[in-house]
Amino acid sequence: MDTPSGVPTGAPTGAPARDEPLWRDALGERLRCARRERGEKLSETAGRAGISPQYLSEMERGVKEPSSEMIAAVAGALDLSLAELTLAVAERLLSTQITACVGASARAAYALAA
Amino acid sequence: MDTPSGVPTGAPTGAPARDEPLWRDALGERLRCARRERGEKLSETAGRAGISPQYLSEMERGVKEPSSEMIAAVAGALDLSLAELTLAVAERLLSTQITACVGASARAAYALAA
DNA sequence: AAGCCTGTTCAGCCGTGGGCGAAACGTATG
DNA sequence: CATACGTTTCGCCCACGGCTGAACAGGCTT
Repeated sequence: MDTPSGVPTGAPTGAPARDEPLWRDALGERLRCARRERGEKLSETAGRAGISPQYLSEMERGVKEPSSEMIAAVAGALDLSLAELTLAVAERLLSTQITACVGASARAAYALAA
Repeated sequence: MDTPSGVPTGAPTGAPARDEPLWRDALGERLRCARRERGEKLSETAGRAGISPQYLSEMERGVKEPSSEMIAAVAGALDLSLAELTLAVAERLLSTQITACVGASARAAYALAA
């Protein structure tokens, strides 16, 4: 995967750049949250998902871009459907958006949550 | 990206496989829907997003797994935040989940929507 | 019939990165 | 010091992301 040369800083449209995380960051954060809620270790969830713990760690930290099959596998291991997972991601994104109007406070809130 | 050998047909967990589309399919469908709601052509949206129309077509059809930056670029071109986009995807997935209890009817409903 | 135009999909390609296993790191305990 | 455990980092191979050019399908005009 390549970062499009016209996109590194945001949408190349006339619209102002939206200050929100990338999909992989938002997704990973939610996955880690779900895993911790269950009191599980990387190795447990990853084992059930059929992937390596190392890779799950990278997914959770938004370091790697997981395939759709990987997302489904990890969601399944956490007893979540894709619908439930994406809804949880969306809700989290929306909650950080509300505070985004405050600017610097949004960044602080996001940093604290990470 | 590799398909994990233990995952091709669904979660390798003890949980029953959930009958729902993959992320890239659900996302692509929503992107195409948004573009069509705006009455735009592939070339228009793709141009604003800074990507090729051919690739946007592939994204919309779930043929390729777009990077998070690509998702952000296309969302921006459609005047959507990632939050709005993932929420729309989630809502759609949830609505098809409700009918999933009917089994074959869910598949028919999904095929018609595609 | 032909030609032209438009919108979309298909095919081929190259460089990048997904997902892995091994190693390293950080923390806790004796 | 040692050991154990959970997590992160590193190095690697090859599948695929994103591209360009070609092909396809539909509509319109002469």
